[in-house]
Amino acid sequence: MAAAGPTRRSTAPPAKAADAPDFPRPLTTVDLVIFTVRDEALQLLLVRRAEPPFAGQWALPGGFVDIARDADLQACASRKLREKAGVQSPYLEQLGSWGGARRDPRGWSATHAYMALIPTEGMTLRHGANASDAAWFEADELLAGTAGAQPLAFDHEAIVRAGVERLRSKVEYTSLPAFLLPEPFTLPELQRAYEVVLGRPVDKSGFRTRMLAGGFLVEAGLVPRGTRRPPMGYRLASRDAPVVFPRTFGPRGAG
Amino acid sequence: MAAAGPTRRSTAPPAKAADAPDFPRPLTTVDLVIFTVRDEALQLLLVRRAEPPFAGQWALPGGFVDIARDADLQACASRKLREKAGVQSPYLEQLGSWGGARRDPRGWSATHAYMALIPTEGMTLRHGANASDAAWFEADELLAGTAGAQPLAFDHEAIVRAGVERLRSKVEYTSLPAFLLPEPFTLPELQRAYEVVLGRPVDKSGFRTRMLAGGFLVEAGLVPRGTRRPPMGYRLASRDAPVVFPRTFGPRGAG
DNA sequence: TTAATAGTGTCTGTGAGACAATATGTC
DNA sequence: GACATATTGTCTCACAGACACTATTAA
Repeated sequence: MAAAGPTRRSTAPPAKAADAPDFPRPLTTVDLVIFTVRDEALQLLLVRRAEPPFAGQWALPGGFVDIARDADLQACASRKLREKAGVQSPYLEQLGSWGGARRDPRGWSATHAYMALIPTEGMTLRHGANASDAAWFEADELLAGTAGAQPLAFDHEAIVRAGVERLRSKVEYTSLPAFLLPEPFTLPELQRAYEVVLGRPVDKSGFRTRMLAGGFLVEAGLVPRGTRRPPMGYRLASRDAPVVFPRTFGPRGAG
Repeated sequence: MAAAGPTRRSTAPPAKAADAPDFPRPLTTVDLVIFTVRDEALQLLLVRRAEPPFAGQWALPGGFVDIARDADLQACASRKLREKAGVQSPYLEQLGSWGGARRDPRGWSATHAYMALIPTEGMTLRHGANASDAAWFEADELLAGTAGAQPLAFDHEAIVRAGVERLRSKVEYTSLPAFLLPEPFTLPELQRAYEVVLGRPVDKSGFRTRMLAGGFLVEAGLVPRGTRRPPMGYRLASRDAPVVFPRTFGPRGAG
Protein backbone atom coordinates (compact mmCIF):
# COMPACT_ATOMS: atom_id res chain seq x y z
CA MET A 1 0.00 0.00 0.00
CA ALA A 2 1.03 3.54 -0.41
CA ALA A 3 0.44 7.24 -0.70
CA ALA A 4 -3.06 8.45 -0.16
CA GLY A 5 -3.84 11.33 -2.43
CA PRO A 6 -3.18 10.86 -6.13
CA THR A 7 -5.05 13.28 -8.36
CA ARG A 8 -8.76 12.82 -7.77
CA ARG A 9 -11.17 13.80 -10.46
CA SER A 10 -13.16 16.78 -9.29
CA THR A 11 -16.44 15.20 -10.34
CA ALA A 12 -16.10 12.44 -7.77
CA PRO A 13 -17.96 12.71 -4.47
CA PRO A 14 -15.98 14.30 -1.64
CA ALA A 15 -13.94 12.07 0.59
CA LYS A 16 -15.81 11.22 3.74
CA ALA A 17 -12.64 10.81 5.80
CA ALA A 18 -8.96 10.14 5.50
CA ASP A 19 -9.82 6.92 7.22
CA ALA A 20 -11.66 5.45 4.28
CA PRO A 21 -10.50 6.68 0.89
CA ASP A 22 -13.38 7.08 -1.49
CA PHE A 23 -11.64 5.67 -4.51
CA PRO A 24 -13.81 3.07 -6.22
CA ARG A 25 -12.27 -0.23 -5.27
CA PRO A 26 -11.49 -2.93 -7.80
CA LEU A 27 -12.75 -6.45 -7.27
CA THR A 28 -9.99 -8.45 -5.62
CA THR A 29 -9.46 -12.15 -6.09
CA VAL A 30 -6.86 -14.87 -5.69
CA ASP A 31 -6.33 -17.56 -8.31
CA LEU A 32 -4.27 -20.73 -8.19
CA VAL A 33 -2.25 -22.58 -10.78
CA ILE A 34 -1.99 -25.99 -9.16
CA PHE A 35 0.58 -28.23 -10.81
CA THR A 36 1.16 -31.92 -10.48
CA VAL A 37 2.79 -34.71 -12.45
CA ARG A 38 0.34 -37.39 -13.55
CA ASP A 39 0.53 -39.96 -16.32
CA GLU A 40 4.02 -38.85 -17.26
CA ALA A 41 2.81 -35.32 -17.96
CA LEU A 42 2.71 -31.92 -16.33
CA GLN A 43 -0.89 -31.26 -15.40
CA LEU A 44 -2.83 -28.50 -13.73
CA LEU A 45 -6.19 -28.26 -12.02
CA LEU A 46 -9.13 -26.40 -13.53
CA VAL A 47 -12.70 -25.98 -12.33
CA ARG A 48 -15.77 -25.51 -14.47
CA ARG A 49 -17.61 -22.32 -13.66
CA ALA A 50 -21.23 -22.81 -12.62
CA GLU A 51 -22.30 -19.16 -12.69
CA PRO A 52 -21.76 -16.12 -14.86
CA PRO A 53 -19.56 -14.64 -15.96
CA PHE A 54 -18.08 -17.31 -18.20
CA ALA A 55 -20.55 -19.93 -16.92
CA GLY A 56 -19.68 -23.37 -18.20
CA GLN A 57 -16.12 -22.49 -19.06
CA TRP A 58 -13.05 -23.85 -17.37
CA ALA A 59 -11.15 -21.54 -15.04
CA LEU A 60 -8.39 -21.56 -12.48
CA PRO A 61 -9.55 -22.39 -8.98
CA GLY A 62 -9.81 -19.26 -6.92
CA GLY A 63 -12.20 -16.58 -5.79
CA PHE A 64 -12.71 -13.39 -3.93
CA VAL A 65 -10.56 -12.39 -1.03
CA ASP A 66 -12.60 -12.65 2.15
CA ILE A 67 -11.35 -9.82 4.29
CA ALA A 68 -13.06 -11.27 7.33
CA ARG A 69 -11.34 -14.64 7.05
CA ASP A 70 -8.08 -14.06 5.22
CA ALA A 71 -5.31 -12.41 7.20
CA ASP A 72 -3.30 -11.85 4.04
CA LEU A 73 -3.01 -12.93 0.42
CA GLN A 74 -0.93 -15.99 1.18
CA ALA A 75 -3.45 -17.17 3.74
CA CYS A 76 -6.22 -16.66 1.22
CA ALA A 77 -4.35 -18.77 -1.31
CA SER A 78 -3.73 -21.48 1.28
CA ARG A 79 -7.39 -21.53 2.19
CA LYS A 80 -8.49 -21.93 -1.42
CA LEU A 81 -5.90 -24.63 -1.95
CA ARG A 82 -7.29 -26.47 1.04
CA GLU A 83 -10.83 -26.05 -0.17
CA LYS A 84 -10.18 -27.18 -3.74
CA ALA A 85 -7.52 -29.80 -3.36
CA GLY A 86 -7.45 -30.68 0.32
CA VAL A 87 -3.70 -30.18 0.55
CA GLN A 88 -1.91 -29.20 3.72
CA SER A 89 1.69 -28.25 3.10
CA PRO A 90 2.27 -27.73 -0.56
CA TYR A 91 4.83 -25.57 -2.24
CA LEU A 92 3.14 -22.22 -2.74
CA GLU A 93 4.68 -19.29 -4.58
CA GLN A 94 3.27 -16.03 -5.76
CA LEU A 95 3.17 -15.78 -9.52
CA GLY A 96 2.18 -12.16 -9.94
CA SER A 97 -0.94 -10.11 -10.30
CA TRP A 98 -3.20 -9.36 -13.20
CA GLY A 99 -5.55 -6.40 -13.09
CA GLY A 100 -7.49 -4.27 -15.50
CA ALA A 101 -10.79 -2.85 -16.60
CA ARG A 102 -11.72 -5.47 -19.15
CA ARG A 103 -10.76 -8.85 -17.76
CA ASP A 104 -13.99 -9.27 -15.79
CA PRO A 105 -17.32 -8.01 -17.13
CA ARG A 106 -18.41 -7.20 -13.57
CA GLY A 107 -15.90 -4.39 -13.37
CA TRP A 108 -12.29 -3.38 -12.80
CA SER A 109 -10.68 -6.36 -11.14
CA ALA A 110 -7.31 -7.53 -9.96
CA THR A 111 -6.27 -11.06 -9.18
CA HIS A 112 -3.29 -12.25 -7.18
CA ALA A 113 -2.09 -15.45 -8.80
CA TYR A 114 -0.26 -18.19 -6.92
CA MET A 115 1.43 -21.30 -8.16
CA ALA A 116 1.24 -24.51 -6.14
CA LEU A 117 3.06 -27.80 -6.57
CA ILE A 118 1.42 -30.89 -5.14
CA PRO A 119 1.75 -34.63 -5.39
CA THR A 120 -1.37 -36.17 -6.85
CA GLU A 121 -1.09 -39.63 -5.34
CA GLY A 122 -4.38 -40.65 -3.79
CA MET A 123 -5.83 -37.18 -4.05
CA THR A 124 -9.54 -36.50 -4.12
CA LEU A 125 -10.78 -33.33 -5.71
CA ARG A 126 -13.19 -31.18 -3.79
CA HIS A 127 -15.49 -28.68 -5.38
CA GLY A 128 -16.32 -25.21 -4.20
CA ALA A 129 -19.89 -23.94 -4.19
CA ASN A 130 -19.27 -22.35 -7.56
CA ALA A 131 -17.48 -25.21 -9.24
CA SER A 132 -19.74 -27.79 -10.79
CA ASP A 133 -16.76 -29.81 -11.83
CA ALA A 134 -13.00 -30.01 -11.46
CA ALA A 135 -10.43 -31.87 -13.51
CA TRP A 136 -6.75 -32.17 -14.37
CA PHE A 137 -5.50 -30.90 -17.72
CA GLU A 138 -2.18 -31.42 -19.43
CA ALA A 139 -0.39 -28.09 -19.49
CA ASP A 140 0.97 -28.50 -22.99
CA GLU A 141 -2.33 -29.52 -24.51
CA LEU A 142 -4.06 -26.64 -22.79
CA LEU A 143 -1.62 -24.09 -24.19
CA ALA A 144 -1.29 -25.65 -27.61
CA GLY A 145 -4.70 -24.28 -28.48
CA THR A 146 -5.86 -27.59 -29.83
CA ALA A 147 -8.80 -27.34 -32.19
CA GLY A 148 -12.05 -27.79 -30.33
CA ALA A 149 -10.58 -26.76 -27.01
CA GLN A 150 -12.65 -24.18 -25.20
CA PRO A 151 -10.96 -20.97 -24.15
CA LEU A 152 -10.42 -20.45 -20.45
CA ALA A 153 -12.45 -17.93 -18.48
CA PHE A 154 -11.17 -14.40 -17.90
CA ASP A 155 -7.49 -13.99 -18.79
CA HIS A 156 -6.65 -17.28 -17.16
CA GLU A 157 -4.82 -18.56 -20.19
CA ALA A 158 -2.24 -15.81 -19.75
CA ILE A 159 -1.88 -16.73 -16.10
CA VAL A 160 -1.47 -20.40 -16.92
CA ARG A 161 1.12 -19.49 -19.51
CA ALA A 162 3.03 -17.44 -16.95
CA GLY A 163 2.83 -20.28 -14.46
CA VAL A 164 4.16 -22.88 -16.86
CA GLU A 165 6.91 -20.54 -17.94
CA ARG A 166 7.90 -19.75 -14.35
CA LEU A 167 7.90 -23.42 -13.38
CA ARG A 168 9.94 -24.54 -16.40
CA SER A 169 12.39 -21.73 -15.85
CA LYS A 170 12.91 -22.49 -12.18
CA VAL A 171 13.20 -26.21 -12.73
CA GLU A 172 16.39 -25.49 -14.67
CA TYR A 173 18.21 -24.55 -11.50
CA THR A 174 16.13 -25.60 -8.47
CA SER A 175 14.83 -28.71 -6.76
CA LEU A 176 11.21 -27.76 -7.37
CA PRO A 177 10.07 -31.01 -9.03
CA ALA A 178 10.60 -32.78 -5.74
CA PHE A 179 7.44 -31.05 -4.54
CA LEU A 180 5.45 -32.73 -7.30
CA LEU A 181 6.09 -36.25 -6.02
CA PRO A 182 4.66 -38.19 -3.09
CA GLU A 183 7.26 -39.24 -0.55
CA PRO A 184 9.26 -41.31 -0.48
CA PHE A 185 10.39 -40.95 -4.07
CA THR A 186 13.39 -42.42 -5.86
CA LEU A 187 16.03 -40.65 -7.89
CA PRO A 188 14.84 -42.20 -11.17
CA GLU A 189 11.33 -40.98 -10.34
CA LEU A 190 12.62 -37.52 -9.58
CA GLN A 191 14.56 -37.55 -12.81
CA ARG A 192 11.42 -38.46 -14.72
CA ALA A 193 9.63 -35.56 -13.07
CA TYR A 194 12.36 -33.21 -14.27
CA GLU A 195 12.13 -34.65 -17.76
CA VAL A 196 8.37 -34.36 -17.85
CA VAL A 197 8.40 -30.73 -16.79
CA LEU A 198 11.31 -29.74 -19.01
CA GLY A 199 10.14 -31.78 -21.95
CA ARG A 200 13.58 -33.15 -22.67
CA PRO A 201 15.78 -36.01 -21.45
CA VAL A 202 18.28 -35.43 -18.67
CA ASP A 203 21.55 -37.24 -18.22
CA LYS A 204 21.38 -39.80 -15.45
CA SER A 205 24.85 -39.44 -14.02
CA GLY A 206 24.99 -35.67 -13.88
CA PHE A 207 21.48 -35.58 -12.50
CA ARG A 208 22.34 -37.81 -9.57
CA THR A 209 25.50 -35.93 -8.77
CA ARG A 210 23.63 -32.67 -8.81
CA MET A 211 20.73 -33.81 -6.68
CA LEU A 212 22.84 -35.50 -4.03
CA ALA A 213 25.25 -32.58 -3.92
CA GLY A 214 22.28 -30.32 -3.29
CA GLY A 215 21.94 -31.87 0.15
CA PHE A 216 18.18 -31.56 0.29
CA LEU A 217 17.42 -35.27 0.19
CA VAL A 218 17.24 -37.63 3.14
CA GLU A 219 17.45 -41.37 2.62
CA ALA A 220 14.27 -43.21 3.53
CA GLY A 221 15.12 -46.84 2.92
CA LEU A 222 14.90 -49.01 -0.17
CA VAL A 223 11.62 -48.85 -2.05
CA PRO A 224 10.63 -51.98 -3.96
CA ARG A 225 9.27 -50.90 -7.33
CA GLY A 226 7.85 -54.07 -8.90
CA THR A 227 10.46 -54.87 -11.45
CA ARG A 228 14.07 -55.50 -10.45
CA ARG A 229 16.64 -53.84 -8.26
CA PRO A 230 14.97 -51.71 -5.61
CA PRO A 231 16.10 -48.09 -5.66
CA MET A 232 16.77 -45.92 -2.64
CA GLY A 233 13.84 -43.84 -1.44
CA TYR A 234 14.26 -40.24 -0.39
CA ARG A 235 12.34 -37.57 1.48
CA LEU A 236 12.82 -33.82 1.46
CA ALA A 237 15.01 -32.56 4.25
CA SER A 238 12.82 -29.47 4.38
CA ARG A 239 9.58 -28.50 2.74
CA ASP A 240 10.18 -24.83 3.39
CA ALA A 241 11.96 -23.88 0.20
CA PRO A 242 13.58 -25.46 -2.83
CA VAL A 243 17.32 -25.70 -3.22
CA VAL A 244 18.89 -23.36 -5.74
CA PHE A 245 21.73 -24.88 -7.74
CA PRO A 246 24.73 -22.67 -8.52
CA ARG A 247 24.32 -20.17 -11.31
CA THR A 248 26.69 -18.56 -13.72
CA PHE A 249 28.69 -15.35 -13.24
CA GLY A 250 30.71 -14.49 -10.21
CA PRO A 251 33.24 -16.35 -8.08
CA ARG A 252 32.78 -20.08 -7.90
CA GLY A 253 30.57 -20.57 -4.91
CA ALA A 254 29.13 -17.10 -4.66
CA GLY A 255 26.20 -17.27 -7.10
CA MET B 1 -9.92 -12.72 -11.39
CA ALA B 2 -11.87 -15.85 -10.76
CA ALA B 3 -14.72 -17.87 -9.46
CA ALA B 4 -17.64 -16.00 -7.99
CA GLY B 5 -19.09 -17.76 -5.00
CA PRO B 6 -16.78 -18.63 -2.15
CA THR B 7 -18.45 -19.17 1.20
CA ARG B 8 -20.30 -16.04 2.24
CA ARG B 9 -20.96 -15.37 5.88
CA SER B 10 -24.66 -15.67 6.49
CA THR B 11 -24.77 -12.44 8.47
CA ALA B 12 -23.76 -10.41 5.44
CA PRO B 13 -26.41 -8.64 3.36
CA PRO B 14 -27.73 -10.64 0.42
CA ALA B 15 -25.99 -10.28 -2.92
CA LYS B 16 -27.81 -7.78 -5.04
CA ALA B 17 -26.83 -9.45 -8.31
CA ALA B 18 -24.27 -11.76 -9.84
CA ASP B 19 -23.21 -8.67 -11.70
CA ALA B 20 -21.76 -6.94 -8.66
CA PRO B 21 -20.47 -9.28 -5.98
CA ASP B 22 -21.13 -7.96 -2.52
CA PHE B 23 -17.81 -8.95 -1.03
CA PRO B 24 -16.21 -6.04 0.80
CA ARG B 25 -13.44 -4.90 -1.46
CA PRO B 26 -9.89 -4.33 -0.26
CA LEU B 27 -8.14 -1.05 -0.92
CA THR B 28 -6.06 -1.44 -4.06
CA THR B 29 -2.83 0.41 -4.73
CA VAL B 30 0.28 0.30 -6.89
CA ASP B 31 3.73 1.03 -5.49
CA LEU B 32 7.03 1.54 -7.24
CA VAL B 33 10.59 0.66 -6.36
CA ILE B 34 12.50 2.99 -8.66
CA PHE B 35 16.18 2.14 -8.92
CA THR B 36 19.03 4.12 -10.33
CA VAL B 37 22.81 4.27 -10.00
CA ARG B 38 24.06 7.56 -8.55
CA ASP B 39 27.30 8.44 -6.85
CA GLU B 40 28.65 4.94 -7.38
CA ALA B 41 25.77 3.44 -5.42
CA LEU B 42 22.47 1.71 -5.98
CA GLN B 43 19.78 4.16 -4.98
CA LEU B 44 16.01 4.21 -4.92
CA LEU B 45 13.39 6.91 -4.81
CA LEU B 46 11.24 7.58 -1.76
CA VAL B 47 8.60 10.21 -1.06
CA ARG B 48 7.71 11.70 2.29
CA ARG B 49 4.06 11.20 3.15
CA ALA B 50 2.14 14.41 3.79
CA GLU B 51 -1.04 12.88 5.18
CA PRO B 52 -2.01 10.05 7.49
CA PRO B 53 -1.53 7.24 7.79
CA PHE B 54 2.20 7.35 8.44
CA ALA B 55 2.32 11.13 7.84
CA GLY B 56 5.88 12.42 7.76
CA GLN B 57 7.42 9.02 7.10
CA TRP B 58 9.17 7.99 3.92
CA ALA B 59 7.36 5.64 1.59
CA LEU B 60 7.57 4.17 -1.87
CA PRO B 61 6.00 6.34 -4.57
CA GLY B 62 2.60 4.99 -5.49
CA GLY B 63 -1.06 5.32 -4.75
CA PHE B 64 -4.52 4.08 -5.40
CA VAL B 65 -5.52 2.51 -8.66
CA ASP B 66 -7.80 4.91 -10.51
CA ILE B 67 -10.23 2.68 -12.30
CA ALA B 68 -11.39 5.56 -14.47
CA ARG B 69 -7.91 6.33 -15.78
CA ASP B 70 -5.88 3.13 -15.54
CA ALA B 71 -6.63 0.48 -18.14
CA ASP B 72 -4.62 -2.07 -16.20
CA LEU B 73 -2.02 -2.41 -13.46
CA GLN B 74 0.93 -1.87 -15.74
CA ALA B 75 -0.62 1.34 -17.09
CA CYS B 76 -1.22 2.50 -13.54
CA ALA B 77 2.43 1.88 -12.69
CA SER B 78 3.55 3.71 -15.81
CA ARG B 79 1.36 6.67 -14.96
CA LYS B 80 2.74 6.93 -11.45
CA LEU B 81 6.26 6.61 -12.76
CA ARG B 82 5.58 9.47 -15.15
CA GLU B 83 4.05 11.56 -12.40
CA LYS B 84 6.83 11.02 -9.90
CA ALA B 85 9.93 10.79 -12.05
CA GLY B 86 8.91 12.07 -15.46
CA VAL B 87 10.28 9.04 -17.24
CA GLN B 88 8.95 7.78 -20.53
CA SER B 89 10.34 4.37 -21.42
CA PRO B 90 11.96 2.81 -18.40
CA TYR B 91 12.40 -0.82 -17.62
CA LEU B 92 9.33 -1.80 -15.65
CA GLU B 93 8.77 -5.21 -14.09
CA GLN B 94 6.20 -6.49 -11.68
CA LEU B 95 7.67 -7.38 -8.34
CA GLY B 96 4.71 -9.04 -6.70
CA SER B 97 1.79 -8.12 -4.52
CA TRP B 98 1.46 -7.59 -0.81
CA GLY B 99 -1.95 -7.71 0.81
CA GLY B 100 -3.41 -8.16 4.25
CA ALA B 101 -5.60 -6.85 7.00
CA ARG B 102 -2.93 -5.10 9.03
CA ARG B 103 -0.61 -3.34 6.65
CA ASP B 104 -2.81 -0.24 6.32
CA PRO B 105 -4.78 1.13 9.28
CA ARG B 106 -7.54 2.21 6.91
CA GLY B 107 -8.46 -1.39 6.25
CA TRP B 108 -7.68 -4.56 4.33
CA SER B 109 -5.43 -3.50 1.49
CA ALA B 110 -3.41 -4.98 -1.34
CA THR B 111 -0.65 -3.33 -3.29
CA HIS B 112 0.80 -4.34 -6.62
CA ALA B 113 4.50 -3.54 -6.50
CA TYR B 114 6.57 -2.75 -9.57
CA MET B 115 10.29 -2.31 -9.97
CA ALA B 116 11.63 0.31 -12.38
CA LEU B 117 15.16 0.95 -13.60
CA ILE B 118 15.96 4.43 -14.82
CA PRO B 119 19.01 6.52 -15.63
CA THR B 120 19.25 9.47 -13.29
CA GLU B 121 21.22 11.80 -15.56
CA GLY B 122 19.59 15.22 -15.65
CA MET B 123 16.46 14.02 -13.93
CA THR B 124 14.13 16.31 -12.03
CA LEU B 125 11.93 14.88 -9.35
CA ARG B 126 8.27 15.75 -9.40
CA HIS B 127 6.01 15.51 -6.41
CA GLY B 128 2.49 14.19 -6.24
CA ALA B 129 -0.20 16.02 -4.33
CA ASN B 130 0.47 13.83 -1.34
CA ALA B 131 4.24 13.91 -1.40
CA SER B 132 5.71 16.88 0.38
CA ASP B 133 9.18 15.73 -0.52
CA ALA B 134 11.04 13.19 -2.61
CA ALA B 135 14.61 12.00 -2.45
CA TRP B 136 17.06 9.30 -3.43
CA PHE B 137 18.28 6.84 -0.82
CA GLU B 138 21.09 4.33 -0.97
CA ALA B 139 19.57 0.88 -0.97
CA ASP B 140 22.14 -0.63 1.34
CA GLU B 141 21.94 2.14 3.92
CA LEU B 142 18.17 1.95 3.87
CA LEU B 143 18.14 -1.78 4.55
CA ALA B 144 21.02 -1.80 7.00
CA GLY B 145 18.71 -0.37 9.62
CA THR B 146 21.19 2.31 10.57
CA ALA B 147 20.62 3.79 14.00
CA GLY B 148 18.49 6.89 13.77
CA ALA B 149 16.93 5.89 10.49
CA GLN B 150 13.18 6.17 10.47
CA PRO B 151 11.18 3.12 9.50
CA LEU B 152 9.37 3.21 6.18
CA ALA B 153 5.61 3.55 5.97
CA PHE B 154 3.36 0.49 5.69
CA ASP B 155 5.28 -2.68 4.86
CA HIS B 156 7.40 -0.86 2.35
CA GLU B 157 10.64 -2.06 3.84
CA ALA B 158 9.68 -5.62 2.93
CA ILE B 159 8.88 -4.50 -0.60
CA VAL B 160 12.17 -2.65 -0.91
CA ARG B 161 13.96 -5.71 0.35
CA ALA B 162 12.24 -7.87 -2.25
CA GLY B 163 13.10 -5.37 -4.95
CA VAL B 164 16.78 -5.22 -4.08
CA GLU B 165 16.91 -8.97 -3.86
CA ARG B 166 15.20 -9.43 -7.22
CA LEU B 167 17.44 -6.90 -8.89
CA ARG B 168 20.66 -8.35 -7.46
CA SER B 169 19.56 -11.82 -8.39
CA LYS B 170 18.71 -10.93 -11.97
CA VAL B 171 21.84 -8.91 -12.48
CA GLU B 172 23.77 -12.14 -12.08
CA TYR B 173 22.54 -13.40 -15.42
CA THR B 174 20.90 -10.55 -17.33
CA SER B 175 21.77 -7.25 -18.95
CA LEU B 176 19.53 -5.29 -16.58
CA PRO B 177 22.14 -2.75 -15.37
CA ALA B 178 22.21 -1.30 -18.89
CA PHE B 179 18.80 0.22 -18.09
CA LEU B 180 20.31 2.15 -15.20
CA LEU B 181 22.64 4.18 -17.43
CA PRO B 182 22.02 7.10 -19.77
CA GLU B 183 22.92 6.39 -23.39
CA PRO B 184 25.40 6.23 -24.82
CA PHE B 185 27.34 4.41 -22.14
CA THR B 186 30.74 2.73 -22.29
CA LEU B 187 31.67 -0.80 -21.30
CA PRO B 188 33.70 0.37 -18.29
CA GLU B 189 30.69 2.38 -17.15
CA LEU B 190 28.45 -0.61 -17.59
CA GLN B 191 30.90 -2.74 -15.68
CA ARG B 192 30.89 -0.23 -12.83
CA ALA B 193 27.10 -0.40 -12.77
CA TYR B 194 27.29 -4.17 -12.41
CA GLU B 195 29.82 -3.84 -9.64
CA VAL B 196 27.78 -1.26 -7.80
CA VAL B 197 24.64 -3.36 -7.89
CA LEU B 198 26.36 -6.61 -7.05
CA GLY B 199 28.62 -5.07 -4.45
CA ARG B 200 31.70 -6.89 -5.68
CA PRO B 201 34.32 -6.44 -8.40
CA VAL B 202 33.88 -8.08 -11.78
CA ASP B 203 36.65 -9.24 -14.06
CA LYS B 204 37.15 -6.92 -17.03
CA SER B 205 37.97 -9.46 -19.69
CA GLY B 206 35.23 -11.90 -18.98
CA PHE B 207 32.77 -9.07 -18.59
CA ARG B 208 33.52 -7.64 -22.03
CA THR B 209 33.33 -11.01 -23.69
CA ARG B 210 30.01 -11.71 -22.07
CA MET B 211 28.44 -8.37 -22.88
CA LEU B 212 29.51 -8.30 -26.50
CA ALA B 213 28.51 -11.92 -27.00
CA GLY B 214 25.08 -11.00 -25.68
CA GLY B 215 24.46 -9.06 -28.83
CA PHE B 216 22.30 -6.43 -27.20
CA LEU B 217 24.71 -3.51 -27.65
CA VAL B 218 24.99 -1.26 -30.66
CA GLU B 219 28.10 0.84 -31.19
CA ALA B 220 27.46 4.57 -30.99
CA GLY B 221 30.83 6.13 -31.69
CA LEU B 222 33.73 7.00 -29.44
CA VAL B 223 32.85 8.92 -26.31
CA PRO B 224 35.53 11.25 -24.95
CA ARG B 225 35.60 10.89 -21.19
CA GLY B 226 37.92 13.62 -19.93
CA THR B 227 40.97 11.61 -19.06
CA ARG B 228 42.82 9.58 -21.70
CA ARG B 229 41.90 7.07 -24.35
CA PRO B 230 38.29 7.53 -25.44
CA PRO B 231 36.17 4.40 -25.02
CA MET B 232 33.52 3.13 -27.42
CA GLY B 233 29.98 4.25 -26.65
CA TYR B 234 27.05 1.87 -26.88
CA ARG B 235 23.27 2.01 -27.01
CA LEU B 236 20.78 -0.75 -26.34
CA ALA B 237 19.64 -2.58 -29.44
CA SER B 238 16.22 -2.88 -27.83
CA ARG B 239 14.63 -1.44 -24.71
CA ASP B 240 11.91 -4.08 -24.69
CA ALA B 241 13.59 -6.68 -22.53
CA PRO B 242 16.94 -7.52 -21.01
CA VAL B 243 19.16 -10.23 -22.41
CA VAL B 244 19.38 -13.43 -20.41
CA PHE B 245 22.83 -14.97 -20.34
CA PRO B 246 23.07 -18.76 -20.51
CA ARG B 247 22.29 -20.64 -17.34
CA THR B 248 23.40 -23.93 -15.95
CA PHE B 249 21.82 -27.32 -16.60
CA GLY B 250 20.92 -28.62 -19.99
CA PRO B 251 22.70 -28.87 -23.34
CA ARG B 252 25.34 -26.27 -23.98
CA GLY B 253 23.46 -23.54 -25.75
CA ALA B 254 19.96 -24.50 -24.70
CA GLY B 255 19.62 -22.89 -21.29
C1' DT C 1 57.92 9.77 -22.71
C1' DT C 2 54.77 9.12 -19.31
C1' DA C 3 50.40 8.38 -17.30
C1' DA C 4 46.06 6.46 -17.38
C1' DT C 5 42.59 4.03 -19.05
C1' DA C 6 40.67 0.98 -23.06
C1' DG C 7 40.85 -3.20 -24.92
C1' DT C 8 42.95 -8.11 -26.03
C1' DG C 9 45.38 -12.46 -25.22
C1' DT C 10 46.67 -16.55 -22.74
C1' DC C 11 46.67 -20.06 -19.29
C1' DT C 12 44.40 -23.21 -16.32
C1' DG C 13 41.09 -25.62 -13.29
C1' DT C 14 36.49 -26.81 -12.82
C1' DG C 15 32.61 -29.13 -13.92
C1' DA C 16 28.91 -30.47 -16.92
C1' DG C 17 27.75 -33.63 -20.69
C1' DA C 18 28.39 -37.96 -22.88
C1' DC C 19 29.02 -42.57 -22.47
C1' DA C 20 30.73 -46.86 -20.45
C1' DA C 21 30.98 -50.08 -16.81
C1' DT C 22 29.46 -52.25 -12.70
C1' DA C 23 26.10 -53.48 -8.89
C1' DT C 24 22.05 -55.59 -7.21
C1' DG C 25 17.77 -57.00 -7.09
C1' DT C 26 13.67 -60.46 -9.26
C1' DC C 27 12.41 -64.24 -12.00
C1' DG D 1 22.09 -67.38 -14.73
C1' DA D 2 19.40 -63.95 -17.42
C1' DC D 3 17.55 -59.65 -17.34
C1' DA D 4 16.34 -55.07 -16.11
C1' DT D 5 17.11 -51.32 -13.67
C1' DA D 6 20.05 -48.71 -10.13
C1' DT D 7 24.30 -46.71 -9.31
C1' DT D 8 29.04 -45.45 -10.14
C1' DG D 9 33.06 -44.27 -12.89
C1' DT D 10 35.79 -42.08 -16.63
C1' DC D 11 36.89 -39.04 -20.39
C1' DT D 12 36.70 -34.83 -22.68
C1' DC D 13 36.03 -30.31 -23.83
C1' DA D 14 33.99 -25.65 -23.26
C1' DC D 15 34.24 -21.89 -20.52
C1' DA D 16 34.79 -18.81 -16.66
C1' DG D 17 38.19 -16.79 -13.69
C1' DA D 18 42.67 -14.94 -13.12
C1' DC D 19 46.11 -12.22 -14.75
C1' DA D 20 49.35 -10.36 -18.08
C1' DC D 21 49.90 -7.84 -22.05
C1' DT D 22 49.10 -4.38 -25.84
C1' DA D 23 46.72 -0.11 -27.74
C1' DT D 24 45.48 4.59 -27.80
C1' DT D 25 44.87 8.96 -26.32
C1' DA D 26 46.38 13.63 -23.81
C1' DA D 27 49.81 16.16 -21.61
